Order: sequence, then C-alpha cells, then structure tokens
Amino acid sequence: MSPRPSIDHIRRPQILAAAAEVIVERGVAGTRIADVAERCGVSPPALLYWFDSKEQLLAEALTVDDDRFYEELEARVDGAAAPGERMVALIETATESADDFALWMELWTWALRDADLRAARERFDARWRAAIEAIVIDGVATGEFGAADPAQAALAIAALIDGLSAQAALGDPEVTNPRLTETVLASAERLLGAELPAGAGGRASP
Amino acid sequence: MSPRPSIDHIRRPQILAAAAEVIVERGVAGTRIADVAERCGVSPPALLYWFDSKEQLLAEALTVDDDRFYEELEARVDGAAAPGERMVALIETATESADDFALWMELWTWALRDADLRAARERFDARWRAAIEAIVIDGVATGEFGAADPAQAALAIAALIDGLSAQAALGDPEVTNPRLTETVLASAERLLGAELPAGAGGRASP
Amino acid sequence: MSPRPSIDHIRRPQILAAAAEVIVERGVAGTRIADVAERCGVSPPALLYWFDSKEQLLAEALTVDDDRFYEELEARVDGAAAPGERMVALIETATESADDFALWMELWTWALRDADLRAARERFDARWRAAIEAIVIDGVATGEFGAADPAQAALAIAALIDGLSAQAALGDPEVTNPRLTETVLASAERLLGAELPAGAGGRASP
Amino acid sequence: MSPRPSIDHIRRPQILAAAAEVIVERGVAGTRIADVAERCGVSPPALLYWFDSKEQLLAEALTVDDDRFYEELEARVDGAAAPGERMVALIETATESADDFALWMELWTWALRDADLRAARERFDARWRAAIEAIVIDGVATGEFGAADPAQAALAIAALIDGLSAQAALGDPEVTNPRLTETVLASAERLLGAELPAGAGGRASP
DNA sequence: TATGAATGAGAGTTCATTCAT
DNA sequence: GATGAATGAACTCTCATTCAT
Repeated sequence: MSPRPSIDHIRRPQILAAAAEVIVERGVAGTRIADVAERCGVSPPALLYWFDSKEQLLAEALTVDDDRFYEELEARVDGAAAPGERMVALIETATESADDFALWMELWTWALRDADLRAARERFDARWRAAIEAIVIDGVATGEFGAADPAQAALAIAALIDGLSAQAALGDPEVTNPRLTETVLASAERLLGAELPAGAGGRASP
Repeated sequence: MSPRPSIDHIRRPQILAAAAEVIVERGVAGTRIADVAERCGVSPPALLYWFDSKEQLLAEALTVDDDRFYEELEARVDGAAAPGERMVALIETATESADDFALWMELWTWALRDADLRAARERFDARWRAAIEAIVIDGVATGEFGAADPAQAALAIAALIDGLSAQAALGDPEVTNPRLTETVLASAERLLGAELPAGAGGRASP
Repeated sequence: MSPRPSIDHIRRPQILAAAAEVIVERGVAGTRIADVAERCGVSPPALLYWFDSKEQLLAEALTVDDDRFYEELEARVDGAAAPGERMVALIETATESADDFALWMELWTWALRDADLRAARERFDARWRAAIEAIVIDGVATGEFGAADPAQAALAIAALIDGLSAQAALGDPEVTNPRLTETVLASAERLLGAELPAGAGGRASP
Repeated sequence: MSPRPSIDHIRRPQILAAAAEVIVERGVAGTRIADVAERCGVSPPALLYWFDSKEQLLAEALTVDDDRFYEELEARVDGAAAPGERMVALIETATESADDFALWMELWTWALRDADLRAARERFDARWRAAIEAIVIDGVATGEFGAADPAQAALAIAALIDGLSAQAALGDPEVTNPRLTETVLASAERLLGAELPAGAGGRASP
C-alpha cells in the first residue's frame, strides 16, 4: 500500500543510540531532548514524532542495548567447552568494558523510582545470573567446581562484578580494569572452589 | 559581638538531613529546593541563606552522613575481639540497612560527572576497604583466616556488599535483606578461607 | 528545506523596536523581558527564542536605531548644496527630536560598564563628528566658514548638541526644543566664524 | 538629655560616601544595599536604620556631593579678579575631574524617571549656569567679552562642558582630559568673543 | 516526516526589607 | 544601634511539548 518504505527501523535505533551516547556523557538527568536531536542531526520535535515523550525515549535508550549484550556474551561463552573456560570468558567479557557500566548505573538510579525500569533491570539481572549459574551447575556436575550452592555463587559473582565495575567506572585508582578482571577471577576461584584456566587476556602469573 | 546567637550548628544539619530524606524519596534529579525547604518548615530562600546553591547543598547532603556511618561502624566493630567476630559485625552492619543504599547509589551516579563528589566517594571507599583490610590482616596474622592477599580480599568483600546492596535497594526479589547478609557471610568465608562465627542477627541454620 | 518560512526579518526588528520603546519608558534597569514581550503580544520565552539573553536584547535595542539615524541624517543633509545650509540642516535634524535622546542617555550610562556598548557608542560618535567635520572643512574651503580647526569645531558642536539635548530630555524649563535649536545655531555661528542661513524651521527673529 | 552623642553626623555621611563610590563602580542599577553596607563595614539592615529605603539612600548619594562642588568652585573662582581669569578657573575646575562625571551621568539617567532627582539636577544646573552667566555679564560689562547674550553663552558653555565630559568619562580616545579642557577654552573664546588668559594648568601655545 | 516558532509551567536565585534579639 | 536570620516578591531562563506549515 505504502510506496514509501517506512524508516522506522532506521530512525528509531539511530535515535536510541544517540540517546545512549548522550546519557553516558551527561547522565539521564542532564540529557535534554535537544541534545539527542542535535546528535541525530534533526530537530527536537522529530524525536517526539518517534517517541511519545522524553521519558519514554530515555527509558528505552537505557535498556535497548542490554539484550544485545547478553546475546554477544552467550555467543562468546558458548564457544568455550569446559565450564572453567566458559566462566573465564564470561568474566572477561563482563569486566573488560567497564566504561559502559555508566549506563548501567544510570539505569539503576532511575530504576529506583520507575517500576518499568526496575522490572527491566531485574529481568536482565535474572538472565545474567542464570547464565552464570548454568556454568556453575555444569562445573559442579563435572566436578571441576566445588561450590555447594550454585545460585548463591552466581549471585555473589554477579554482585562482585557489579560492585567492582562501579568503582572502575568512577575512576577509582585502586580499581583499574586489569585489577578488576584479576580480582574477579581470583575471587571466583575461591567462591567456586576451583582453579580457573588462564583467560585470553592473560593473567598476572606468580 | 553578635546580638543574636548563631544557630548554624542547628540549621545546617537540619537542612542536610531533610535534603537527604528528599533525595532518597525523589532522587537528586527530582529534588527541588522547595521540597527541602518545606520539609524544614522554611521558605526556599532560607536554604540559600545557609548554602550557596542547590548544587552545593545536595552535594553536601550526599556525603555528610558517610563519616558518621564509619564512626558508628568502627564503634560497633571494635567491640568484637577476634577478627572473625569483627568481620561478622562489619558485614552485618553494612548489610542490615540496605535501604540507605539508595543515597549511596545517587552519590555514585552524580559522582560520574562531578569531580568533587568523585573524590569524596573515593575517600569513603578507601576508608571502608581499609577497615575491612585491617580485619583481614589481623585474621591472617592470628591464623584465623587463610587469605593470601588481604587487599584483594578486602576489595572483593567491599564490592560484593556494594553489588548486592544495590540489588536489594532496587527491590530485587532474589536479594532480600537476610539473603544479602547470608550471601556476603558465606562468600566471605570462602574468600577468606575461614569459618566465621554466627553473628548477633543469627544466621539461617540448616 | 524549511517547512515553514522564516520570519526572523520580521520578528527581530519588531522585538527590538518594542524594547527601545520600553527602555524609553522605564529605563534599561527597569525594563523586564515581560514588558517587551507584552508589547509584542508574545510570551516572555519567545524573546529568548530570538535573542540569547535579556542583556543581549537590550544591548542590541540600544544601538540598532543609530545607523538608521545617520543614514536619514545624511540623506537630509546632502540635499543642501552649500556648507552653511548643510550645517543648518544637520543641526536642525539633530535637535528637533530631543525626546529620542533618552535612549542615547541610557546607552551612555550602560556603556560606562559595558565594553561592547562603549565601543558602539564611540563608533557612532566618530561617525557623527566626521559628518560635522566634513561640512566644516567644506565651509572653510569655500571661505564660507572661518574656523581654524575643523576637528575641534566639529567636536565642540557635537558636544554642545549632546549637552543641550540631555537637558532638554530632562525637561529643563530653560532648555525647550526651540531654544535648544536656536542656541546651537547661534553658537555654531560663533564657533565657525560664519553666518548661517535661516533653516527650514525658521528662527526666532528679533 | 541624651548622654550618648548621636552619631548621625558621622554615620550618614559615611554611608552616603560609600554609596557614591559603589555607584561609580557599579552604576545605580547595579548597586545593592549589601555592597554599600560591606564598604561601610556594617550589615545591610544598618543602612536601613539610617535611611528609609534603598531608593532614598541612592537618591541622596547621587546629589549630596553637588553642593560641595559648587562651594569649592566658587571659592576657587572668586580668587581670580578679572572675568577672563575667573572663566578660565571655572572651566579648568569643571574639566579637570571628568572622572567624577560618571556620577553626574547616573543622576541624569535616573532623573529621567524620578521627579525629585529631576528637580535636584535642575537646581544644580541653574546654579551652575548662573555662576557662568555672572562671569559673562561681568566680562561684557568690563568690555573684556563681546558676547551679546550672556544667558545663551552661559548655557552653551555649560552644555559644551557636559557633552565633552560625558565622552571623556566614556573613555573616548578623541576626548582626553587635556583635549577636553583645551576645546572648551578655545570654544569659549569664540562664544564669548574674547581672548582668555592662560590658565593655571597651562595651555598649548601656538 | 519534519521544522520553525512559540508557549506554559516551573526552577533557582536575587534582594530589599523585616523583626526578634 | 546593630545583627543574624528569614522571607516575599520578583525575574530570568530552561525545556518538553505543541502546532501550523
């Protein structure tokens, strides 16, 4: 019917990507529609043609990338056969891009007062913990890991990564990126009662 | 000299406390001077009589309570003689009030774009990790703990608490307060290579 | 390109004219954005759509009319062939609208503390003196005037007009408009060592 | 009756002097009560103990020095016996302190919209012109000056000084202080049909 | 689809002024 | 006489949003 193909699938992602960039730079609170519009090279009202309101746009921008992250993660992790190797791959993937964590922190803070964002975050975190737990269960099954409670170990590892990533994102001089990865790997070994293989990135050897 | 006694030792803390309350309720971004003023029962300009600007007031409100927290913490922890007991006391203190964590999350998010807040957060975190590390060192010295690297263990425990507290503050159904404390304690045992005594709060028994 | 034709060539002059009117009525210090907006029949933010700030708007309003004044002046003066006639035309043009002088006085006072306005005023005054001086030089060349120093005579005539116009604008009963013109003409004759022809407005005869 | 001598005669002049200073620096519009208070080393409410309102204080500050100026002027001028010498003394006195003229310009601008200030200014100007006119009349009587209309000559000389002083106060590079004095003296000679003696300050000789 | 123009609803901040002390 | 504290009344400016084009 419509001879002109819709550009929905082009414009919306473009706007969301621009919004995510602006949020990282200025924070959700400091992001104005005009900033995002300028980055897209369009006028502010154009954004409101594609999104009902600023709030809706930012909420979507805050969550749109996460699914992609998990897909990439799973692709990388599944390549490794043994649970130990998969765990190392997962940790390295999660810790090597601590800068993106700023967006995650924004989501947290906003989720404190927005039920939809809260639900979205919870969904992502459940998926994340499930991915970890699956590896732990496998490792326990093969005897590679000695953890008694896979769910608790997964929770702990996930929280550890979050806590350290936040500090890295905040530029804490004690938590550089290598130190972050190293600390998570060493802690995971203790939490899992396992010795993990050296990762792709290499690890400080004794 | 002054025909009227100064009340700044009363008003300023009062305003800061009100500001902290409002921040927890509405977030830093959603906090208006008028909200804080109303909670104090004064007019908005009265706040600007005591603080140079809204920004300065909120920044101070975001950090003013932390020192008090550490003082209380140290008081409680020092009461326990053995490192294991002190560690348990510390963990319980840190995890039982996960609600206050919202303020800490606001501080994080604001600190992403404010150097002063970033420095303040770093200072607090350094103090916090040092408190943990001191216990670890003691525990290692007495042989109670088996941790090889006290600094790394302290960093891991601190991050674990942060990561879990964030989820608890966000109302994650998987991370209730008891589960939070329990997970940190169990993980600390593994990270420290130690068995920790049951805390004052009691712990889920098998 | 633009789905709606730009109207900045209409709105900006309209706003500037309204601002000049309000300044004459209330002074720069007493002029509020809301006053100007009301006179334009728009809302206050509309002015900030066209001008970056109140300050910028008022500064422009204070200077925008001057170029037009000089163009009109030159048009009128050039119509007169002989130097004496041109001088009379210039003096009459400059003195017959002493009411507008209030805007010029506002510009002076504001220029005391604003380098841009100071520079603008200086530019206008230089142009004004140059216009006078050109006539004097002509008059001296033709022998119609006897002035020794054209630059000094031009400066004196310009200052005389300013000083008297200020008093007229302030409603000094000794300096009515006719008396103002008459005084400048009589003084100019002495300053230029010339007898000036009767102007269009006529002059008080004995 | 009152054992404590009033300090009216100390405080009020002190405040007025401080106000005049601040006005010269920041302009009437930019002068806040707090500025004046700070310069006096007292608190803002103290000023309102001595003056009913800011407006009244500034109005008084704007006019309080003028009487003193005329008294000083008359003292200096009366010392010179011959009309020509008195005229030179008057002109030199009026033109050598062009910086103070900023206060006079502020008074003008404020007087545009304040009847009291307008009346005050008019009174000062009448006195000023009368002082000039008296000399002119004397000079005409002695035959030293050739002016036909003393009132008009006085008006012209006064206006000339005003116009040039304004430009000097505005920092016009063409109107330096020496050039100002020189131009007024040279113009006065022509306006008065007289040759004026060299002044105390010296004058450019041919 | 998209824009120029405009607006309404605030928000922070300023400041003369008040008043108990 | 003078001050600390506080306030009411403005005022500028911001920004998401609307709407005719």
